[in-house]
Amino acid sequence: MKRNSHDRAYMTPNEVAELLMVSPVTVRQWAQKSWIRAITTAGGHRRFLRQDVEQFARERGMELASDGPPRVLVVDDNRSFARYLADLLANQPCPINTETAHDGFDAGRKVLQFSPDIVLLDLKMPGMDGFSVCQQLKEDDATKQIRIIAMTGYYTPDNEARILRAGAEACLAKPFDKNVLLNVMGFEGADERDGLAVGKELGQHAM
Amino acid sequence: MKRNSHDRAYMTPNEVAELLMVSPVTVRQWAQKSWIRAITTAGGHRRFLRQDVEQFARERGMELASDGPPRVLVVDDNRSFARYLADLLANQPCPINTETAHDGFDAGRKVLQFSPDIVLLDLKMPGMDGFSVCQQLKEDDATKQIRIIAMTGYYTPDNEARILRAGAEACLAKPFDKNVLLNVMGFEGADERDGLAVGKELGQHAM
DNA sequence: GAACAATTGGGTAATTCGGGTA
DNA sequence: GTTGTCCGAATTACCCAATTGT
Repeated sequence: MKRNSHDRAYMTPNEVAELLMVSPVTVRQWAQKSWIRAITTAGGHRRFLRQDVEQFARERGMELASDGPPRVLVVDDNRSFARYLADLLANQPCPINTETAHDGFDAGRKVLQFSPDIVLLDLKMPGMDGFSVCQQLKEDDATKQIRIIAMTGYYTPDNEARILRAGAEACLAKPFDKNVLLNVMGFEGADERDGLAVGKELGQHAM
Repeated sequence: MKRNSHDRAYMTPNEVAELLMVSPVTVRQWAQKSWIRAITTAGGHRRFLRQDVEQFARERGMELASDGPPRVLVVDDNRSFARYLADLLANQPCPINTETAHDGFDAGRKVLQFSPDIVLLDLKMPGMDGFSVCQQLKEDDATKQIRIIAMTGYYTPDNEARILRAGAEACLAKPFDKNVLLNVMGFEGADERDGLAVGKELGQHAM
């Protein structure tokens, strides 16, 4: 699998150009004028740190796609479980925008229209190969930066290895504790209000 | 080869002007008045997202200029058949851009990324309900203008009625004559070079 | 290490852009 | 409401040699 900018701490000129909606030539000019901080390799090529790019964008009044509350797309053909997860996230103390998709076509559409930061992806949906979906997301420049968290009711170490290789960052076996999910997503420490009956809530929706 | 707006996530002012059939100056005015959403580069130039442009056009009831040759998306899990159809269309005397999708997720993605004028939609794909897909396409303002031509290996008058009700403009029973397809699509009278063995060619790919 | 494709940097020229004004 | 034009500035195209990744 091809490595993308989100596996690394740095970005290449082309990646920066695409992110800032400008040609690679322009990025060079900016770097030459020291508008944007760059590191040079031994051979003279430039590499950019993600934080420098973001700071540059903010200073110049550019709004990056990562503005606003994080967006999470829940993909699961089990509608009640998908709705449950979406509501759980939407009701966190920190604001989170959520959407749900229940089939492959809907998922493909919403990945682009909703532009999620994270996709919660059920691996076992009728006619939809979660591994293939994950791979497609990671192969496309427009979506490869999306974080993917897989969920499966048929967990095996082999499946986990496969989906991680396809680009997912975690594989949760259903049923899972909701705090585990929040933790994996990076929203830990949230929602202290009803810290109990966790497993039960999820259990009744688990497949 | 010069990069087209379809290769990028963003559009330049000139591209927007051409798409909306007005002068670049006018696009500037619209952007200044915030009629159309724009993002500014570090140097102060404007960039537009395709979806923002399309939304703007819809709100004002504007027609979009046809952007180059017509685009056709072939959706069929039978890869060789999808490829055959795509090649058939791509090799017409009049230029046609084609893409293929082999599962629901891919289809949903490419409907938005490729912005086809026509979708050739197989009704019977594993886990993908062609009727539902058709309905979703017609319910979304961003895609409802896409022409849908259904294809099925299990033709029944009832299925045809259903898919037509869902918004498709035709339902072809596989195998079908390629000239019938071209005719339905509106590309009739094309490709006179190999007018024979039509049924055979299609027959060997039919499901 | 060698071969190969893709990316990059730097230069100049050409194009496009924004804002003001007509 | 839209377009033409001018100007300084920003962005891009094109060149080729060098670097990088596989």
